[in-house]
Amino acid sequence: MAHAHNHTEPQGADLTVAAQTTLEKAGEQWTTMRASVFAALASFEKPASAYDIAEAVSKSEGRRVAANSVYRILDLFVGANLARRVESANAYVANAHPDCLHDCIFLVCDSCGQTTHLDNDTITKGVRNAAEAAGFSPVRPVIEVRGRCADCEAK
Amino acid sequence: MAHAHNHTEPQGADLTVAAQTTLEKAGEQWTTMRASVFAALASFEKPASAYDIAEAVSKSEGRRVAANSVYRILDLFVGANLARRVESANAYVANAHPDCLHDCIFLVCDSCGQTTHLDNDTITKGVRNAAEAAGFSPVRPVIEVRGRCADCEAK
DNA sequence: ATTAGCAATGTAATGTTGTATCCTGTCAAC
DNA sequence: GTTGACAGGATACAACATTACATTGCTAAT
Repeated sequence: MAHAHNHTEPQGADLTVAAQTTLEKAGEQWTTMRASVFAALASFEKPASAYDIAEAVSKSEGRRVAANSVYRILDLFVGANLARRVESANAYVANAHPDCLHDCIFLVCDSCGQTTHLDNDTITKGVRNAAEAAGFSPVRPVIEVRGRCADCEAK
Repeated sequence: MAHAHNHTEPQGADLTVAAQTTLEKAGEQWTTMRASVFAALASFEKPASAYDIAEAVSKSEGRRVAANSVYRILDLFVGANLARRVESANAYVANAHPDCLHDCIFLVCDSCGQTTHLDNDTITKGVRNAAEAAGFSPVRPVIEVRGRCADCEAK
C-alpha cells in the first residue's frame, strides 16, 4: 500500500483547519462565507442538500443566503476535494480527509438517511479498469449503495 | 459462469415483446399508455428524463401527457426491470434484457451523453460484499462512471 | 341492469434541485 | 483614484419530482 490509512477522522475545529489548509493550497480563498458553508455542511450528520445548507447558513448568519451562492461554494469544495456529492441523494457531504484522493463508495441508508463512506481502492480500480476496457476514459466513478444500515436493520 | 451472456440485444419489436412479456409475468398490465412510454424510452439512444419522454409521447399521441403519469410508469418499469434509472443523470434507459437481473454499471459520456452499460458481476459482487462487511444490507448498488466515450476521446 | 370496487390514468398544483444573468462590494496593483 | 479581478448578492427561471384528488373503464357481485 502506498500509504497506510489510519484515517483518524478530523472533527470540528481540526476538520475546519484541514479544509482551510487544503483550499488555500489549491489557490483559493478561505472566506467567511466559505467557512460558514463548510461549517454548516460539516454540522449535518447526513448528506445535506444545497438548500439545507442555505437554510442553515441563513439561520446562523441571521440573513438570507441564496441557494445559488451555496451551489457555487459547494462546487468549489467538490473541485478541491473538501466535499463530495452523493449523486443518488442530490446532496453533499464534507470530506473528512481532503488531503488524500480516493474514488469513494457511499453507503446510503434508505431508512434513516445515514451515509457512511468506504475507501476500497481494489473495487474502485476494478471499476476504472472495466470502464477503460470498454474504451471509456473514466473521470469520476460514482459508486453508491442504497440499502439499510446496521442500526435500522437491527430494529 | 452461471449463465453465458451472449446478450444478443433485442431491438425494436423484439425488445417491445420482451418488455411486454416480462411485465405481464410480473402480474402487471401492458396498456397502450405503457407501451407508448416504453416505445418512447427505447427510441432514445441516450438516457431520457421523464419530461423528455412525456414530450415524446405527447407528440406521438397528439395529446398532452403529464409528467407524473410518466413517472408512475417509469417507476413501474424500474420495479419490473424493464428500465433503469441513471442516478447521476436524473434519467432513464430501457433495459435490453429485462429477463436477467444484474447490478449494472453505466458509463456516461460527459461530452455527448451517450451511455453504455456493462454487466460485471465480479465488480458488483465486490461492492455488495464490501457494503455487507460494513454492516450494511445492500439493496441497490449504484455504479456509474462519468468520463468520455471512445468516440469523443478520439476527436 | 345496477352498483361497488379497483386499477390506470388525467388534472392541477406544488415542492425540490439546479443554472443563468446581471449587479455590487472589496481589495490590491498600478 | 482608476482599473481589474474575484467573491458574493439578487432575481429569475429551468429542470426534476411528488402530492392530492378527480375521472375513466373494466369486472364481479347483486
